[in-house]
Amino acid sequence: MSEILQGLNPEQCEAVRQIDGALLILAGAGSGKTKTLTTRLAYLIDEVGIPSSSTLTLTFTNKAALEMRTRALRLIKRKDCAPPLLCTFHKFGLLFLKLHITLLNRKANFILLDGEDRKRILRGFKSSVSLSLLNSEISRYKNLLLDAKSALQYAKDSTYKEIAKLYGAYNEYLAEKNMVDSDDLLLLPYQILSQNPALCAEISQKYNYIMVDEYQDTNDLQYKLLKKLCTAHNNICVVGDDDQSIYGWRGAKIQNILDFADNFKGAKIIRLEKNYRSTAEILELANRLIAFNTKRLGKELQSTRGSGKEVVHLESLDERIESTQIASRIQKLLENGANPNEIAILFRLNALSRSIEDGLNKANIPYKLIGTTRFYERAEIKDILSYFRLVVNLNDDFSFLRIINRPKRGIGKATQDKLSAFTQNRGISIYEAITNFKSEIPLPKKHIEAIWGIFELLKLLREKLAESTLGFLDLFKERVNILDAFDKSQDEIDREANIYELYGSFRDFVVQNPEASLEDFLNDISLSSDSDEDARDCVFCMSVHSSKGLEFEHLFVIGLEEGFFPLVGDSTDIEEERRLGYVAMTRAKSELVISSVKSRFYKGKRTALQKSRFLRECGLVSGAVRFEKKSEGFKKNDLVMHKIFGAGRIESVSSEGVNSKLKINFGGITREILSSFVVKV
DNA sequence: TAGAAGCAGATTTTT
DNA sequence: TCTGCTTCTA
Repeated sequence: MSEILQGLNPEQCEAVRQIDGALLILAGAGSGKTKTLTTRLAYLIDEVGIPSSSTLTLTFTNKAALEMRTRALRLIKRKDCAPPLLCTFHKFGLLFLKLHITLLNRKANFILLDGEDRKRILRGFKSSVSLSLLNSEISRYKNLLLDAKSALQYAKDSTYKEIAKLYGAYNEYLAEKNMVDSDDLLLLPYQILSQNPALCAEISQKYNYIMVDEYQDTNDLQYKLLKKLCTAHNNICVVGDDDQSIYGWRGAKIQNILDFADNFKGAKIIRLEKNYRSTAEILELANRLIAFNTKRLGKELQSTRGSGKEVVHLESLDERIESTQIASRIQKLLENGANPNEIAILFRLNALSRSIEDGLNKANIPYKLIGTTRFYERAEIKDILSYFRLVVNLNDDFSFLRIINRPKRGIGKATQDKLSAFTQNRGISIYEAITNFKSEIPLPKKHIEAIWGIFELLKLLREKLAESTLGFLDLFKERVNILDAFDKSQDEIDREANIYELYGSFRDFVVQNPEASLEDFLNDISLSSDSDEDARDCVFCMSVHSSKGLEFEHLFVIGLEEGFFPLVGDSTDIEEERRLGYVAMTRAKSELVISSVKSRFYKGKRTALQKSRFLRECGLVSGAVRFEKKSEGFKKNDLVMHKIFGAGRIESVSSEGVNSKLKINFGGITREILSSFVVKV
């Protein structure tokens, strides 16, 4: 057996050596999925002798791409070849469009929009439709390959007719400004490949061996794109886990993985069911839970680690007590030498993080909240990047309008609207207007001069950039004070830190790629989501979605109450909720604590809650497992705390039980309150 | 134009 | 309850 295969179990080994034809690797949580995929890539190149340029490996996140690239490059011994193309679907789309977007009669120097830009444009179209509906429907249409005309035909009522029209207007706007949104990164390549069969055949022959990570997360468009890439062959190997499909709400089609064998002829399925991550107790719980789902390919994880600690169900009166208890448990872990980075708290809703943060703050435990506003979407960062884009292209009105009043220059919305109206009438950019028709712009001199001044500055920056990239950065720092655009407040320190982090990463980029241009930098980061944040000595708090792919020695999952987890709304898919529960549990390596409360404060009111059905399904609340219960019997004369009324003393208790009615005296006024609304002090 | 006050809406999120 | 967007007022 070749060296590269050593250390793989028989199933992993089989998956690596199965190189031709369609292959589905059904890889359970913690079953060595990345190891298998990266080894397979190295095997293809080193042992089978396939040129690295004939392979294409697609992932969903940059993080996954980076990790795989690092691990694959460590394995690949042949150094005479270019590194294989291993990137996200979207990055692949971007590279493809850079080369071929001209086939759609568009220029290659398009601007890539992020989600925020897109919302900003849509907000500009005045309409009665809510922004979030408009945004998600447009995304849905693009992923369904539905153009504005068809969308209008299928529109079932006036709202959807309006959405369809706005969709058309939005597309025209993008084409006119030569912009591309993230959905276009998949849609446009698909269109190009469909319209140009010869190119499609050529590309497919070029990438003769295709691998896809997290196949359960592919949507319809991604599937169709993959089909196109496989026109000249059938060498597609996908890895995924139907039980971890948690992005259905975003258009991911679990059916893609369920139907893989039908969609790709002669597909072979290999199951990786040995779990190297979690103790038997944790896996038993997770297996029991997921067994309640019906739409599955079927798979049961077996622990290779053996028995460990019992899984704990922590039950608290409310979220304040829950967070105190969890904080004190974490405190103990830390005192016993646990690595804070190996501790995480997961929740179904980001809104639940607040109480947990309070608890951690009170206990002085440093924590890192993951996945809130992303670095490159922060206002101050986008402002700077808009300046950078303008330096590259003075005619980029979209960026110009963003920074026209940042820092504050006394140019408000009214002025901006007048300016836009003028330039749009003439079909010219703001830069052209100010250079050639300065006297005709219907604005006060003061504003004209201010706008002129911005372009003077931009031109100065441009000249400096031609001389030296780092000199440009220094001049930029000196002349543009982004912080002036924001209200003075405590988050100023954060903003400043973010700005310096951006400057730092630009500097790093320049040092590492001395030949690269500013444009290259902008392209490089427009697809990346998160900067590497320093989280040393921090415990992690994040949503279950953000935790996918991660693992922690000690894990707390909170909010296991009906309505919260499973989250019940009008479009609840209970099987997807259960898969989320499964994903959450299988993040734990050695210790798992699952918490529920009897009442929770949410959206302005306190609600009494039932335990999640998942607790029953996984067997945590059948008496088989240890309970940690706090006595919460209220008695006359007990001192209690109410979130609104403050401290009070119980005058009488009308009934026993979870939600007994209490008469409480708050500073002379007696009120009747449900017991779930107060905490004993 | 800029700051204040009023109001609706409030899963999950990568690119 | 809190946020972020829109409208109001100095």
